[in-house]
Amino acid sequence: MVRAGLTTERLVRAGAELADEVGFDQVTVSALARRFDVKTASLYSHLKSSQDLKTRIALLALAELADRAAEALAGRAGKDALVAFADVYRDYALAHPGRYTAARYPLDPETAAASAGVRHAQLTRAILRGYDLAEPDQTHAVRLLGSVFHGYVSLEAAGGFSHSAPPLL
Amino acid sequence: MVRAGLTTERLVRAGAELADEVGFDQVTVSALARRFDVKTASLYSHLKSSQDLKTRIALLALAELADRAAEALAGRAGKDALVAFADVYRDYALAHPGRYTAARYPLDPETAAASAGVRHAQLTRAILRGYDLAEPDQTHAVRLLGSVFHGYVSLEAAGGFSHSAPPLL
DNA sequence: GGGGCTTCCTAAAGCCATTAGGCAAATTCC
DNA sequence: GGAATTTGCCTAATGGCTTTAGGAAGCCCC
Repeated sequence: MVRAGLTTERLVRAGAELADEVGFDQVTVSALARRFDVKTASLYSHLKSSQDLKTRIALLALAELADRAAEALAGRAGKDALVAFADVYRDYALAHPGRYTAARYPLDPETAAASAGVRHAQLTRAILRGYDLAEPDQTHAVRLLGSVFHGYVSLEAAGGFSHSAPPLL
Repeated sequence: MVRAGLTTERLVRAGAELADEVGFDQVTVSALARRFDVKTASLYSHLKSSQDLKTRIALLALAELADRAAEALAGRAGKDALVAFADVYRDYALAHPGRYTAARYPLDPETAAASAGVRHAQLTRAILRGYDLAEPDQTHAVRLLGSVFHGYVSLEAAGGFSHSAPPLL
């Protein structure tokens, strides 16, 4: 019997691809096992649970997103930075809908604190530095930006603004 | 054997309550049946499927939200209307997290077109009327508002801005 | 080439969704 | 008031996903 060569790493990566293909909520341990031509139970040596899988995909997506955002922000400031930042989110959400959805998967506090989500907040603050906002306005601005970006991107993703889903529109 | 007196109406209402209690994605035909002390299969005379149930809960939530928004908007204009509108969403999301999540459940185009989602769009446009925006700016504004409200509300709901989940923050 | 660790498998139990078909209660009609 | 009919809920059964436990075969190193 030939071994499939499973690792947590490969499973998570494949899970992310699967999410982009069939949607994050369709990502299942069974489906992933099928993709590797392996029995479902075999994945449990590499993953604690279905939730564990989803969490790991979420962390992967957050990290990828933070990487891209950081790169896009390099050398930019002010409005330029803001636009570049927005474009990164938008492009990522369109190119990787499953991963983007995964990035919003609820994490427990400790996991979130150790995730790339923290970098996102830092990046957002970095952009706002150019706008000379004092606290608590800065915090408000960070949240507002998060709201706008996520809101816009998710509305766009959920039907291309075609009235398919959005309650607010 | 005493009958439980199930109707689609009652099931959907109970489903909405269940959603608020345990989360929309935990709403299941089985759980609902348990709540009525009835066998799971019995619900299938009143519901086409699990998806059907979720869709109906979504429609209920959309209608409730639209009702509240319409009421809040009566007699208000401009910034006043805007704030009232935002408060309705915010309050609803906090008081009925499951329903609010349900309101964002993806609907197929025909269902969406026949839903209260349309009223939401109309209400938003009504608010903007006070701002004297011409098309296409008005459409952009409608979308932006939707983005901001939803983004803010979902971020707040997903952890009370406590860094628990939001990737954008 | 034989331990020993690792990887994958078989087996099994539990929960959810869904369909088909049956019996009993409610309703309707004479 | 009782017979006929409709309707409501049940039993039974299938199939999928998750998860645990324990077994066997592959791989590495001495």
